[in-house]
Amino acid sequence: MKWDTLDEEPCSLSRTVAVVGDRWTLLILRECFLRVRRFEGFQSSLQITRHLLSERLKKLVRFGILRRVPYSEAPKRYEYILTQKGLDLYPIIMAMVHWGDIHMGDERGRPLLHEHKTCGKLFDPVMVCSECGEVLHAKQVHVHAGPGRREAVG
Amino acid sequence: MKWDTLDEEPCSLSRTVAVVGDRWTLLILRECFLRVRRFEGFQSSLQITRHLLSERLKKLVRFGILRRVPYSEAPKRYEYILTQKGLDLYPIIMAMVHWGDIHMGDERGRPLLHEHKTCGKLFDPVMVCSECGEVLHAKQVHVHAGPGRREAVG
DNA sequence: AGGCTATAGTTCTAAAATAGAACTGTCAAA
DNA sequence: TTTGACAGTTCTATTTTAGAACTATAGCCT
Repeated sequence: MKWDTLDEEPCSLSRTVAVVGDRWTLLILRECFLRVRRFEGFQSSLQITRHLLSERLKKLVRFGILRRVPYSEAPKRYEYILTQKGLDLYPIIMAMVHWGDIHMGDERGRPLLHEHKTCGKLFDPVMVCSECGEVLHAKQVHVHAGPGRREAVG
Repeated sequence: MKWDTLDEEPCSLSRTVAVVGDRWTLLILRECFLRVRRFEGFQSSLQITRHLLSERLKKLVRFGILRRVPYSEAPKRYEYILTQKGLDLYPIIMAMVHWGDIHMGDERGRPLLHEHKTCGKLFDPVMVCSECGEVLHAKQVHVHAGPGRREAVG
């Protein structure tokens, strides 16, 4: 597979996978949403090799998920901040966290609880239809070819 | 990193990543939701090597995402069907598809359109709070340590 | 019977990615 | 002047993946 052009496939899943479809990238993004911003912060909390961390951060910057922002002039130091495009990955991360909570839990209970500041309650994320607001289930969805479809891929 | 025990980390994201956190697995799951069930079906639509496909399918069966069901006795042939645990991955896949639609699109438009059979309309998936029903944004969520938390990981 | 095709894999070697550790460079503080 | 913090880069060994060939079972055709 030509992973280097996966982001140009006529399939939105492939394009997303091209950006966030590996283990380290997803774990790095988790840290971003937990307010980690600096190289040493990612490295020490994830125990990722510095080489791979450097490479993954570059890739996330290249795709516009993170912005590399100077926070010190001498010596030059940078931190990595989520862009809007990066913030928009939140539903993906939360959907993964929720699935793990439900299906991969152990007797200890959940590692993290999430509070919705707006309503003040502990919550779970729920995916609904933008049109009718009902909870979405795979079996209630029918797929049509769209204008960007080019071949027999989704 | 010890990827072989990632599914036991005190972090729901890590546990999910242990199961679906690689490119081929996500693409295989896309095919599952598009009703592909058989080895040759996955292989020809994804152009994945037979070796890796075999390995990934075994892993998905081992984690209870797919069930290997005989559909022919002589010769013995099996197909791979999503379990409920597998069907519950739908929000993850849809969140990724939607992010790709919004942020990785090109001038051709979307590769696929999704129709909600329940209301009959083309829709986008939206993630809302289970308690108040409002749309969720990363900045409105506060994270607390839960009972299953063991160390400084999310 | 002998050969072709379909399906679902397994086995092999070469190429690519990752792990783990050491190294570089800048500057501040002791 | 030495130490430490930070943000990387470079190196080799190990692991994973790609790509192609091979195996096995059985139906169908002649």
